[in-house]
Amino acid sequence: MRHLKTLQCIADVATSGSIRQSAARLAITPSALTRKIQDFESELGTPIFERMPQGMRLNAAGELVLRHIRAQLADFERLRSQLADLSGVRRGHVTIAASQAFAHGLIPHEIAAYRAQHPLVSFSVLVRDHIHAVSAVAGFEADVALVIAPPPAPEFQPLLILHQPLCALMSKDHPLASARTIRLRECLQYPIAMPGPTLAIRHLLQAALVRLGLPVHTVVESDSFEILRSYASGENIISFQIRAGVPEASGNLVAREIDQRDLPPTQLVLGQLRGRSLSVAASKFVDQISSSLHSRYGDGTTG
Amino acid sequence: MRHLKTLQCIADVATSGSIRQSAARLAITPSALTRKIQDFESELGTPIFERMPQGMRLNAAGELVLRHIRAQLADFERLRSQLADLSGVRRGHVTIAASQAFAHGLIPHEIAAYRAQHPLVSFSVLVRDHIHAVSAVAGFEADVALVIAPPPAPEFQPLLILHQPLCALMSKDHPLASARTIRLRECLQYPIAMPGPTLAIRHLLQAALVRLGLPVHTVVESDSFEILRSYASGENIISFQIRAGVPEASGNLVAREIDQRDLPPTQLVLGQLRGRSLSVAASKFVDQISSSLHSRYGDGTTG
DNA sequence: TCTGGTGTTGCCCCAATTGCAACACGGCGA
DNA sequence: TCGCCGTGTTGCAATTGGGGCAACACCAGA
Repeated sequence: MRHLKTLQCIADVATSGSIRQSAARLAITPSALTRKIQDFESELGTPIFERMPQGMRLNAAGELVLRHIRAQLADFERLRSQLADLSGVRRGHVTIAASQAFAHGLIPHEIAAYRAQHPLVSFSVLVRDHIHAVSAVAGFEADVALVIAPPPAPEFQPLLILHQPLCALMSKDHPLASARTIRLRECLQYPIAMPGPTLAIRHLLQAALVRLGLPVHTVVESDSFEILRSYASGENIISFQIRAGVPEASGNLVAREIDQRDLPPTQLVLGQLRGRSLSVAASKFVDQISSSLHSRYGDGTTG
Repeated sequence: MRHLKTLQCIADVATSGSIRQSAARLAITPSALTRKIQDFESELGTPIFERMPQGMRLNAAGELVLRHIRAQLADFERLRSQLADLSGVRRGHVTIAASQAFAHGLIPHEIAAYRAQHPLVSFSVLVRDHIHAVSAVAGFEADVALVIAPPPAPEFQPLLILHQPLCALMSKDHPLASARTIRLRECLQYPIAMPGPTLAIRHLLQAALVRLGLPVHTVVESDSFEILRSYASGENIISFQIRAGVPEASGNLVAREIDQRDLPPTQLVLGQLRGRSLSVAASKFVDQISSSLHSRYGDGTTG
């Protein structure tokens, strides 16, 4: 879009921190980009970048401007989506920031279901921990976020809250696999594939372990659920995952809920930036994922 | 601002309904304006205007676009205000839609007090009845609205609600001027200068008169409080006004509250568009007017 | 049918934007 | 200390995009 091009350039330079780099990506010359920024700054009456020998960095005014630009671009996307909906076709782009727990089963499944009905809607999935997922939403980088135990933030508006038990992941031949729910103590009699410290459930586990004073035999620690799953399915190792993060068809992997006396249910929250109105495409995707989660796991409360 | 110029042109054409007229106002030729709009439409992929022999009219998509444009322009104003605040000076423009009741005393007084501290902030005052004041806020034409008994609208977010008695306006020599509060019945023994049907208090009065079954001797009816006031101060005629709309220093005019058994207190509401964030200038003006009204008339509740 | 209103189009021109190349400056390693 | 490579910036020339002028097509009302 013509009238947004300058804004996009500025946003790009702000994130890359380099004019030459952005110029290459935007397929223009550095000189043109420099002048675009200079013109914008002079129109605004204030510099928005600090010129460092290493490149460009936003100053305080620039942070404000960047936020404004992101909002403008997102709002324009919303307009396009609304216009497309007017003519009967749903069109648009949805960016969702999700905890890694959902990157394997839930998110691709929901996106596939949505795109089956609305093939002109495209998606971006940002895998972020709960902190960064919330700030992605706050910074207009993502439309919505699906996270575990989000940090309390006034600008993050929950659209759906589920309370989910943590599950132990294990091979279906595992001695514990016959039980319906198991105690944390039982798990710890086996080697553990421990979620890394960037994963939200790590902290929940940690807190419970400290509280119960139980020793842990960690054989592997990883930030990747992919890794954890493969360990859990291969040996008699146990790993952990939130209920909704357990893939439906998971080979010889089974999930058993941890007794809630050991680990209280965890909040699973789907949310957006407070006060922001989503595009039609995004808003309908929220509806779908909400009703899907709600019907599958119940206990949903909208707020 | 360069990148907003096309948007402003479109907004102008949308309101004027005529390319030639807008072209004259914007100091460009009609041909240039036509092409601007055509380019925008082709970029968007949809026409946003219907070309009629009488001029241009927005279609459904255009209504969406206009709303988007107004939002963008308002948001940019907010950015400028924030940037100015960064450098210590408050700067910006505030548009307030107010009932005519406040056009004489309250609004100019508050604006003067504000501008005494922040002379770089400018104001627009739109005098509108309660319906149109609310829709001005909803359509991004005004930042805030100060109205009597606003119609219920989900997108209108009250920032301050006062409950105000209606007052009878009369000369200070008037027989009723000695009383503290008076009954509606007493007023009607005198000739009445009746607010016109576009004024909100007319409907309140009307309802009470019908309920009490009282006959009215209307000598003049006017949509202008200016007119009503001059009648009330000149002869022994009585007119009406909401408490906060009574000018402080009003010559030989006095205001006496109507007994609340006859006329229940009226809502006086200061509000904005729900979910919209105001510019620094506007937000601080809201603070000032809120605390001013609150301390003068009490009974304020924020919601 | 004529007149006055509308928006639109072809052509021309000017000005704003871009690209290329050279520049100035700062960090870093030899 | 010097040279190199990185950064952003500037002069000048080429190009593009936007604007003005005049003529056009269309429609409503007299």
